[in-house]
Amino acid sequence: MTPLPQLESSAPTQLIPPASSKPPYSFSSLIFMAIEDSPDRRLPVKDIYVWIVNNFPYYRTASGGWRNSVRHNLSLSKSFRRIQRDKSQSVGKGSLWCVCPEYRPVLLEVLRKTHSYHSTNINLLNKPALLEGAEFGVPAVCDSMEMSDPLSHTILLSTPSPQILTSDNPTFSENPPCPLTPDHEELVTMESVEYHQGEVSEEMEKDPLSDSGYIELHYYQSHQYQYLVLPGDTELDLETVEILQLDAEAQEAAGSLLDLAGGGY
DNA sequence: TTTGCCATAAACAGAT
DNA sequence: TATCTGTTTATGGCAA
Repeated sequence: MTPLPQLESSAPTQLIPPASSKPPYSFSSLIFMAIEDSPDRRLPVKDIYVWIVNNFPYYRTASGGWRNSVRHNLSLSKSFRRIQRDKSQSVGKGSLWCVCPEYRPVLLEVLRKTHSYHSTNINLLNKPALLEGAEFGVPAVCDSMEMSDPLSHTILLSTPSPQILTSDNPTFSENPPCPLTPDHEELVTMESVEYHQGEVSEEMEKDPLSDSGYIELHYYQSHQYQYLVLPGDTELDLETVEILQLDAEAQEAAGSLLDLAGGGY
């Protein structure tokens, strides 16, 4: 997996806000970071509040209106999706919220732009991913992609099969599933990707995995989920891998931005 | 000037 | 009943 592209550090002057000033991030970005920083990548709204308060002290003293804005964003933004809690495990009010994978690249790009404009904190460039090496068990219901340690060459990601992403599934709210682009539809098919030798560069032919940072992909299905695994000699799909990389970048950005939060907003 | 995005406020209904 | 959660509408600021 390629390292997180460096957040720009070329700005000559640092624009680090004073402590407890309002963070430059939109509520969508804050919610995105909070959810990405959670173990299961899903949080109830109350925990999103807690995360924001813990990481951005500005909101400790801010009037309560920002909570309304958080809920407003969750409801209005297509980037977030509501999951009904398991009734048997339901504790507290409300649902769980997760990031729609379709919009992860967009959210990540917004984060990166905001970050590159407002900060050049060098620590952000070197911090390992928050979730690096984390093990993922049962995939998050709403996430079509889950990333484990890419070096482990075990399960890379999972995705609910298309039939799971329907309103018939009680796990999901009545909200329609995120629209899937053809790229994402590709993720949920069981077909292998055709590998055209002639279209591969020399470098890729030499060693498609070692130098490029790309990975090999395989699908298999177990129970409700389809999994993408890393056997040793399967096809390489660059479009899909690009999505995986964006997902990894999102996780790294969430972790990196925690450093920023620690810097004293 | 228009458009799009975002923040904020408010009202309301339903759930706990 | 009070509080929390989720949805919706309205408004204003800002930048492209």
